[in-house]
Amino acid sequence: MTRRQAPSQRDVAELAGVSSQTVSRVVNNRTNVDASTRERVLSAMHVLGYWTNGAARALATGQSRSFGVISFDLSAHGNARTIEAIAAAAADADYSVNIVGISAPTEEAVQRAYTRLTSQAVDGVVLIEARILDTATVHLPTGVPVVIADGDPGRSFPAVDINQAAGARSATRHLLDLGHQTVWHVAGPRDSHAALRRAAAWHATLKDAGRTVPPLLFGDWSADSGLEAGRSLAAREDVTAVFAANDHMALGIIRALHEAGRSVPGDVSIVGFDNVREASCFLPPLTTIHQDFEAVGRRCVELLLHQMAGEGSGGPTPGTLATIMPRLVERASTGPPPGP
Amino acid sequence: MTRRQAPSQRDVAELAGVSSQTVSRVVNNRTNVDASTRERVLSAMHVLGYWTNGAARALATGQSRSFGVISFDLSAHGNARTIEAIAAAAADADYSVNIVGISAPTEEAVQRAYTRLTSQAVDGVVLIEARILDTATVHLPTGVPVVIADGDPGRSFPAVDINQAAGARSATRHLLDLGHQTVWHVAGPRDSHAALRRAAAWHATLKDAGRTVPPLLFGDWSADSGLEAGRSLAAREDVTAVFAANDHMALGIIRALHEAGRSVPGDVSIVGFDNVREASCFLPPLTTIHQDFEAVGRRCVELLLHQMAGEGSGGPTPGTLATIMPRLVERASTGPPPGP
DNA sequence: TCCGCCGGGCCTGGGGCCAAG
DNA sequence: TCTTGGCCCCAGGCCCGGCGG
Repeated sequence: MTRRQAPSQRDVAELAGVSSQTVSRVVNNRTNVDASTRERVLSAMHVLGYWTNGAARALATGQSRSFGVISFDLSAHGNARTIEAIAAAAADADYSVNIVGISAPTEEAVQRAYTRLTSQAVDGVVLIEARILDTATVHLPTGVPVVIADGDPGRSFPAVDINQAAGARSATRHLLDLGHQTVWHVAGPRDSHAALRRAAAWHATLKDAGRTVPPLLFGDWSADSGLEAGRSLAAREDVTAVFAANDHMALGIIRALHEAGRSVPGDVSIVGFDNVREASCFLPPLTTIHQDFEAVGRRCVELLLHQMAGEGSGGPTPGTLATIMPRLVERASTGPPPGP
Repeated sequence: MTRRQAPSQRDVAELAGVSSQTVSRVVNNRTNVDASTRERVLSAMHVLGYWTNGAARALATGQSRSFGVISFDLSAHGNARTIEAIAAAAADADYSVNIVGISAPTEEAVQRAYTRLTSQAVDGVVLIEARILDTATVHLPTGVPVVIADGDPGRSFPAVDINQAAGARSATRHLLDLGHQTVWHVAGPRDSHAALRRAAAWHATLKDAGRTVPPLLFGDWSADSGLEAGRSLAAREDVTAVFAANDHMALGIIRALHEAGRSVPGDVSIVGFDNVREASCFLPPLTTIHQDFEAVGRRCVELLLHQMAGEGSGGPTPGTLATIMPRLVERASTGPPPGP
């Protein structure tokens, strides 16, 4: 069979016996079309199976009704949840979402991604800047609204930010309040904004409380890296409390502790970060910091829409920061330190 | 500040003192441009910060160099991994990926999503049809290549399919081979293709082996639903082997068993499905069926590209089926049944 | 004269074809 | 033969003008 050519407004116009301009009006729900004319056009559209050509409309209007999302590691839990929320919020505003993944955390890769997106004529971009780039500032070609999620809020773009410090602080405080002398920390990778901010807040909280701060361990977010860190933790008698920078590493740590015959929370308490959906079914159920990824996604598109609206009318918001607060959810992996 | 208008080929042409046609040639890397002319054009492009307008190009060429992906539940583990792989494979072929989520498993929702995508002028669509639609056949407007992933391979579209039956069979057989009299199954939701196919294969395997088949339990993929199913399983003395339709439900089941004082795998063996990255850190490390989501994603874009290439030249592949084989990975959650 | 409905012409940014230098 | 420019087309949208009541 031969490839069926998509019908154009002209075809519809011809069949309905009107001008293509009238068809355009009907398509865009203009009021100044006679009811019977609209009816004829509509049925002609239906007969022909007409659907509006997005490329042509985008060209004519200068708007594509789509947003771009740039992200590392699309399948990482937090990113996947955030993207899902962005897609949902965008759909509500009748926008679609164009995803591009980044393999290496270099500015060049971000540039390429941005380029790919602008060549798709997106109306806005959200950059999920989970990793630190190799240069201090991304220099994005201007012209398209940008929002940064999960990145360095010090940038000159509007950003939506989960308050990592508050989350890490409440995790650490929770453990201290339980009576632990100090708390160990297994951080995420060194090139992660979130990891660094959590580690810094853990450090500060310990300092403020006048506690000694134990050496910092690093993982890569994976359960396996948590397992490894957990093994070195398990080798020391003096650790009674650990704050893991995410739930999966916490899982690995728990397994390591378990293998070493230390009980959780009897001998050592653990708190994670993320509140992964299955955290309540860990053994033991994990105390962790809940992050509201859905809110992040929603705020991202709100900020984008807001920038687009403000454009030209002395637009506001060149540096806005929307902060989402995480919260502690207590389950069974934490308790008082073992008696002497 | 006023909104800077994006420069066009015409602007570049003017600055470089050539025709816009020549600029077009340079942009598209045509060979028939004099080196010095190309140089002038290139530098003019650079000065102006020119970038090609995707909408205009799409209109002129009829190709947008982007694919659409329709999926339920973007953040579900398997879907997220598949989408990531699609995005990567698409990027390799210099395509970008337009995501649209579906909330309800109705054909109407799929139609809307498809409509949204075609209005974005995508060159192909992959439908991750994890849920069963409310009508037997999706009737997609023709004109754009479609590939179905993770859905009903009986459709008239090319599909890439993980062999769910083979996976479920090897899970069940593994348990039987270990000496268990029969194996219980906690299935995914009733409206899931994958869940149904796994359950059917479990059933058939038991029948073939002449075993009694215990009542089927249903969950919804979540760990919490696994917990619930696990509790009813734990209430019966005679269950020694359980095949869970995914790893997260397996986690919930393990927790339920643990709470009931039954050991895994001492008293009851468990195998999951997915091979989630952290499965090796469960307590105990989970025996499960590995699914190669990356392969699925890659094959999807291969099939799309293939359809696009075959178009017109007596195109082949109107019903192709690419099958990906899952495999059992043995860890510590399975063993022989307890002695009498 | 004003208003509701409709069509003509031109514009969006680029690409293909063809002829000319 | 190789380079280059003119012209028209892609599919729609907007401005403006016209027609009729």
